[in-house]
Amino acid sequence: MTDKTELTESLEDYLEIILKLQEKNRVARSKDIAESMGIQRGSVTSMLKNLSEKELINYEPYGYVTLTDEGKKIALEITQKHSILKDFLTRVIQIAPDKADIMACRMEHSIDRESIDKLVQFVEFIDRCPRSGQNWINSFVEFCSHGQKEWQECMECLKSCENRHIENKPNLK
Amino acid sequence: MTDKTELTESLEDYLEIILKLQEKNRVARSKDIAESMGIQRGSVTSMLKNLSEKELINYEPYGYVTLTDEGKKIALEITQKHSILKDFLTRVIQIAPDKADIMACRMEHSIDRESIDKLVQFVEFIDRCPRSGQNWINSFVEFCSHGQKEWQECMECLKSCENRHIENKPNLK
DNA sequence: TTTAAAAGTTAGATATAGCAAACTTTTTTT
DNA sequence: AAAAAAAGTTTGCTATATCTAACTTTTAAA
Repeated sequence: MTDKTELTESLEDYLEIILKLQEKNRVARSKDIAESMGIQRGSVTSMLKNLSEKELINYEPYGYVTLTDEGKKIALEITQKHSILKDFLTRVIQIAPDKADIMACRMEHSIDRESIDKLVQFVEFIDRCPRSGQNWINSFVEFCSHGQKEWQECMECLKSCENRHIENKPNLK
Repeated sequence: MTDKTELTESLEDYLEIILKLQEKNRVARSKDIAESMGIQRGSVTSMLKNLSEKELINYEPYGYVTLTDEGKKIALEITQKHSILKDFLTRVIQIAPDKADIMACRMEHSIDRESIDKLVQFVEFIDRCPRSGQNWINSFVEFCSHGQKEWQECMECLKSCENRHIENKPNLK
């Protein structure tokens, strides 16, 4: 049983980057970790020791680095949070991809499992409910630039919803 | 002109709590800051010096603490981020208020102005668009517990939308 | 008005996470 | 296989933010 100690943001970042590097190159190298994080090589060594003591990575001095099962589990969880947040930020609330990536990088450490799970469900609901969907998101984009639409337009919009709904589910006809 | 140096999460927390205390008691006392943050009184003193050097608080040894204009501006911004995040977490994605408060406390430091502004607009859009609104959020609650509804229900649901829309805007009749 | 309690401060310690620079090991080139 | 380059490590330093414990100032009580 691995201890459930909360990791610092920094340690989580290391795991995330090691995962990315090991997926790309099979193993992670100290130099590449330093480069990806924009820090000095010397700083990496001490953190590798730290992660190794916590049994989150396999590490021998002068050797390559790989994640242990526990380390990989955590790395995948953070990576997943990252992509869910990025998807919400870009696709739903319309933040530019580059900016969304930076935000996701910061928020992935502060959001917990329950909230991220709810966010997944919420985005899924937006996508699947006939009242929302991409078309509704497009209205949000409109709303952001021009403010609220005219009421007549809303009536038309609702009629289109019905039509799309019927089109998508032919057995309803 | 005050320098635009990024504050640490910790300093932001101090400003936020000092604002809350000064709104409640006119001034903030070292002891109350320590209590609110769950830290020792000694730790507060050094941070008060730090905030004072940055001209974010008015502070004299053994005196009361108040925010400067700049300090208050920052404190209000964080407090605002907090309440926007909490509103979204509780009212939209259905996180329990206590949990949402803890999450908002952590996320308020990582989300930037642009994203928080978009989130405000998004929640406003949910509230105002006839296709969404409280009724749609209620469907999300349903969705969370029972999964997707039947298509026939969707058709009825869309019809109800139209009716509510007409009811709310009598001059459309 | 002296004294006790409460509030605030100081000093020295710890942990995290970074740096630069010197040094060592490994790898590559000649 | 020797020399050079690259990669990795070590050492000693810095900054942030906390702690504990001793000390000082202020406030309240006797």
